[in-house]
Amino acid sequence: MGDRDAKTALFDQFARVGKALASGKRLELLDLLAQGERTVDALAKSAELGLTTASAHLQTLKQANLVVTRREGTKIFYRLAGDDVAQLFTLLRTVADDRLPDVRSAREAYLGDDTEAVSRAELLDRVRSGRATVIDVRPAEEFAAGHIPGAVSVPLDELADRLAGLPADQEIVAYCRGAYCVLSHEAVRLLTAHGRTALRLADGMLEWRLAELPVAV
Amino acid sequence: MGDRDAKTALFDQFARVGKALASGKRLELLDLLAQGERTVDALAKSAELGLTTASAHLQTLKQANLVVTRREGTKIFYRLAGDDVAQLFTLLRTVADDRLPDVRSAREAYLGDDTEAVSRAELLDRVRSGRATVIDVRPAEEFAAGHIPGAVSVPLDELADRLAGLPADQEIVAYCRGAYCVLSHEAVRLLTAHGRTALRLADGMLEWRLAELPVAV
DNA sequence: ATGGTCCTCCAATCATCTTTGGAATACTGT
DNA sequence: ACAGTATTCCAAAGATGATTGGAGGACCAT
Repeated sequence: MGDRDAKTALFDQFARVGKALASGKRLELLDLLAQGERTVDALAKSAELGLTTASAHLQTLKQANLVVTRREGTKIFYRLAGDDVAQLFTLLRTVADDRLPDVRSAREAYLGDDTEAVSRAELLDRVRSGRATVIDVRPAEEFAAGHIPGAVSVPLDELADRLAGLPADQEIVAYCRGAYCVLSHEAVRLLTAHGRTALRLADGMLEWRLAELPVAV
Repeated sequence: MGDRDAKTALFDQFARVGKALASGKRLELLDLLAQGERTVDALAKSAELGLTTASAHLQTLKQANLVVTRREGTKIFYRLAGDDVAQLFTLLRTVADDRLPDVRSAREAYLGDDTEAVSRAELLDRVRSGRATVIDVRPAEEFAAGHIPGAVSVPLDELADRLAGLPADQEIVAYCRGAYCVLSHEAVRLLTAHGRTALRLADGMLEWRLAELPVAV
């Protein structure tokens, strides 16, 4: 006990989790899984990876026990092992964003910096006071799996066709998966281009759920 | 904006932090740095690494902006870039411990599982009610850099010689650096072997500080 | 059983990370 | 200037990880 080999072994065990987080591809998979369970095939397509490559990365995550699997017929569904994993993932992103200037510029290159954001508290305020309509611009099945109470599902794909159904005399607050999801940014751009007053939630459903705010199903 | 290359670039940036956490050696260095600033030489000796190896790992951490340096004469002091880094580090350890059975067995091999632990709240209770004396068994300079209010500095090295100075009619609660620090375990074993009633704080100074409990200097 | 689907395993290649000793840099004290 | 100390840089070797295509395993429908 207390010797060097045992200490090295312990820290090498901790590093298994670090290693699992040491690839952009795997972080992208975790980002997808943070929204709910997915099949290998769906993950590979979403992350634009070869099937075997995706499978290999998922095995890495599985060996670190960050994800678990469930079989349904010939399909295998992966999901995060628990909210602690989602918490670790979001904290890693936050630290990266706070510490690395390159993350900020990569974020702006991907998301843009031309849309206005509100915090979760501000969103709640605006909904309570009736100043804003909240729309969930994720795909319909993700809305169905859990959403902000009172939000309306308007998948980004359908937004242009459904403009008429959205109140013209209110602010519209769009949200999507999380702080680095592009959907709400594009929704706000589209709405603004059509003369609406639109804002986005600064983060998204992932952070909402982890903050233990109420979730409707 | 919103294209694949930009998304890949963003997640690869996040992965820089993951990569920094992907080595047991680097996690060991972070563990040391979580206690305060250290020189390269001191870190290399503590972690039992070659000087150039330690320097290379520190450069990796520095490029991920998880640590910052300060020069004082010919020495260079490294320290964590902020408490968010310490928080990420402790969360990684917690997730690893909760998820990986191998971590638990490596922990028991290193620390043992023969000593009784109390939570931070229980420690505070025992101190307020006068039931317990709290001793800080870290090296004296770490005590000097910040400790639990009311705790007495009794470095593990000196504990055997200072037994007489510790009340025999009270519980003794020992604490050290953090949840995976061996010092408090050894202190409790030594005290118990001398017939004292001894417990250890389940974690240590690191988690105390991150929980924003009061720190005395 | 058979064919089809979905996924994992395997093996080979390539890329990246780790470790090391020796040289180079930066500073201090005399 | 010079010797001494602390650290980083460099280059080479070995170790580990990523990616790919093809084979194999598990399951379903007929």
